[in-house]
Amino acid sequence: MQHGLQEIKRGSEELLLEDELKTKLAGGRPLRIKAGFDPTAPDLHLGHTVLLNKLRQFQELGHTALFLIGDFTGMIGDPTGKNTTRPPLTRDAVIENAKSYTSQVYKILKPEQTEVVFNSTWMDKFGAVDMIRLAATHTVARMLERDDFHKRYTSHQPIAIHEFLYPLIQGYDSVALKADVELGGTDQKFNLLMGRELQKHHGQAPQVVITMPLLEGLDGVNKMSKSLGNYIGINEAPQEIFGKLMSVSDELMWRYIQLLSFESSQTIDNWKQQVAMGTNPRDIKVRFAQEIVTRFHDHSAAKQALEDFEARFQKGAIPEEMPEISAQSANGVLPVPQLLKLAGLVTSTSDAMRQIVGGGVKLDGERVIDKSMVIPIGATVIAQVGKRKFARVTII
RNA sequence: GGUGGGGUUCCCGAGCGGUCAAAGGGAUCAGACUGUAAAUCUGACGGCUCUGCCUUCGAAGGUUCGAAUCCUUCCCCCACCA
Repeated sequence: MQHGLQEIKRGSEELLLEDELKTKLAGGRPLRIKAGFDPTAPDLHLGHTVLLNKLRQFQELGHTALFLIGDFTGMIGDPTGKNTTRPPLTRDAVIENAKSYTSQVYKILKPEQTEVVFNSTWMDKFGAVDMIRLAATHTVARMLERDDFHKRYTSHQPIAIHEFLYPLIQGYDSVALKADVELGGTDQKFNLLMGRELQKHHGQAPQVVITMPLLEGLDGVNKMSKSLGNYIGINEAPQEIFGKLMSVSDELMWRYIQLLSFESSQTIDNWKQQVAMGTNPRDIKVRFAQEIVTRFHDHSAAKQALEDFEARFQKGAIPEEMPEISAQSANGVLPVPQLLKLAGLVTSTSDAMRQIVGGGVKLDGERVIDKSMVIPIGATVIAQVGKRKFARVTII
């Protein structure tokens, strides 16, 4: 029991209230552990796994994970400043996304101890009267305590009324689910606490709130998110995951290790000592990257990724696998800029021109200098832009 | 409803009749250096059939040889007053 509590606290930012959790754990029954997810982006990345790992940990201890898909709240969009009301997803789209979610989530969670739930299930039956009653439970002043509302309000940024409903509905979800514990990122604290208040309001024992640190994205500044493009998706190819992890800065690497590695604290401390004594941080990074690739693929994929990585970047080899593309020529020839665009290596021919002038384009390993260079029909070339983007292109 | 301020390229933000595809910063991309690190330096950063052409400065009209810059109407945001 004591051991369980220690495990639960590991890596978490904050646990409210610890005594309540002790009581709940002591009750001996499987607890209902809630975590909410956005219905729109079923493309999980390492940032999500910080939370999922914690859920998994609860499952290891015998508890039930409530994987909540916020298909109703998705209409509002969590108030992060981009306050547009989104059109509701169709039922089919929601179901489709949910499938995609579970296929990814079960790489971490145990399916038999997971309940996938949708908040539209109860919110669709919620009438205007219910909504007004819900809204009446809290004041505007209370809402403005929320950090981002406060910031936006004081900096004269707009806040739409419906955004206030988001925390309320998320809180109400806890009532509907009779959640014992809710997990969320540190940015969710306000919403999570809202659940406690509403549960009390409905005569339930308030949920314990556990916040997890937010994982920074590859830029090391913003939190990892798909929309910022600074993420590592768990469905990405081994080479991609490995490569992206290797490109992380040394500083950020420790943060990633702390939040993502399953190695013991002693091992991690040991690594830090080694680096302090002169070990190349790259070697630790390799080891950590291997762990992560193994987690989402397998050991041999991790090994292969390392080999590819060394061949490609330390010896400058061209990767074995790359997209195969056929490009339509005009008059028996195809200018290189168009070729690059058709191959999807650049966003526009203008971009291609720039890359050529900037020295970033190679064909079959040879740097292209002449931006008006053409490739004859029938030829197959390996086109490369920068260090990472490759395609094998056949001119037809 | 009234008064004032404002909407500029991915973001922030200058420009306020020609020299504007639009300063500066950030992000991004490429090159150099490396450990594909980071930091740094260099260049690019609307599109195209690219020494030129085309489309952008909330929207639509108008004035002008010429408009992001002036006028009209409309839409949206913020503050204060009610």
